[in-house]
Amino acid sequence: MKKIQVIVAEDQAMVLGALAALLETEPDIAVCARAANGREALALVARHKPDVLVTDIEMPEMTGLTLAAEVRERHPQTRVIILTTFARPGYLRRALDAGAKGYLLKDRPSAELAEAVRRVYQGLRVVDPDLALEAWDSGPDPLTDRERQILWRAGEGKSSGEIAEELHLSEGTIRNYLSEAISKLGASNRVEAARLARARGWL
Amino acid sequence: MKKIQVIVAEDQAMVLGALAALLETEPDIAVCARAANGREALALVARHKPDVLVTDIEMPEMTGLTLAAEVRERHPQTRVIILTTFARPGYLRRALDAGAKGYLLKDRPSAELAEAVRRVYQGLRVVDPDLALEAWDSGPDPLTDRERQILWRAGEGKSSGEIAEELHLSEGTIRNYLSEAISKLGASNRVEAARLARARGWL
DNA sequence: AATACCGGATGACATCTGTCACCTCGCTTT
DNA sequence: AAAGCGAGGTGACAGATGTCATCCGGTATT
Repeated sequence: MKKIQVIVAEDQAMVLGALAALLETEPDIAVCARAANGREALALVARHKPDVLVTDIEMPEMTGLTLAAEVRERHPQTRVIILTTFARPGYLRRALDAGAKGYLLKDRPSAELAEAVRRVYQGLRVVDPDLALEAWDSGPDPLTDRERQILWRAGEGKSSGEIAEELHLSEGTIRNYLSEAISKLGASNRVEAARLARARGWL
Repeated sequence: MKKIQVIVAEDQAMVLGALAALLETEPDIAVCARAANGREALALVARHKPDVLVTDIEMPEMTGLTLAAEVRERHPQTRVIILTTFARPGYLRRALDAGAKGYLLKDRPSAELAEAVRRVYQGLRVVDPDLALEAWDSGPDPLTDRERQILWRAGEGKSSGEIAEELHLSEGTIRNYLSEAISKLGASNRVEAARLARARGWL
């Protein structure tokens, strides 16, 4: 009997080790490699051709979402499960667009991880139902690229003038984009707008 | 031979299960209970009287820092290790004030967890050296309680007027406190000030 | 009783933000 | 060629924000 071969990618080393230990307790699952970031994960997938890749989203070098897209492109026999803290509709949508087969939250019981690995290995999809619902009715990302760039910087505390300089635009234009983003998000100022966008995974 | 009895507290169920699995792989350590929040952890410590409590900081019901203080007060035979994502000097300082014997970051290798448990069990302290240094020279929290309250709300995107109403103060006073906080932190506006304070664990 | 101190309030001023109507220029579409 | 569109810019205005000097009323200090 051969075990399901899994690679785990996660930037917090302690959590990475712990997740691997968790999966190793299952008799039908083997962790054949561990990655601390997206780039490393991609290389390890190429080398080991695992059945399943379990990956976090927010990682240095390469985000879990682009990693998922790369893996689908270059190693379609490996199925991807996104495992993240963030119940953000925007993340879920992007994950599915990137070809991920599973989207699992870190606040679910730990037993669900092994179960998800098995399901996905069998060709099924695994998506948190509450989150899927929320993703559905919170609609798609309404922001344009410019708005996103600008809102991001505003959320860091930069002034309109600073942002203008950084992006080689006029200050008035920055204010226009921010105004537009604020109204799209139903916020009452740039800070709240940035918060809302972050919470939905649009930033 | 009796194993070191450990309780783990962590609000992300998946991570909780994984950490427990990790510790269970050690022959000399046993996880006798798991808690999903601070209040639960305190109750379980009372019931099991473990040797060591490993706890996250940011948890619902009761934060890991107040939990540490409670445990020192009521169950001094249990030593506390704080295990967190955040390399924030302010957190470290508060953790040590609360009587924690260890402060470990989630991006350290997973092997260090078991090692820290053993060390602390033997009565030693375990503190990340880089972080300790940083805590030293970033100085103590310069903010007053009022400033903290107000800066917190400002960071959520509330306007001076809203904050004033919420705290039953005048709007001018709010602006004065914010101005003071901004200058103490060397920021150039409320948003940046809130970011800096958060990053240092002062918020 | 005089002093100092502290939390809070005022008022004035300069600057930054948010909004809106309108303009320009380059690129599709037909 | 004409119309339409989209990214970016301008100008004006109201309101929010940041700064400062100053004031007020308790509460310790001495």
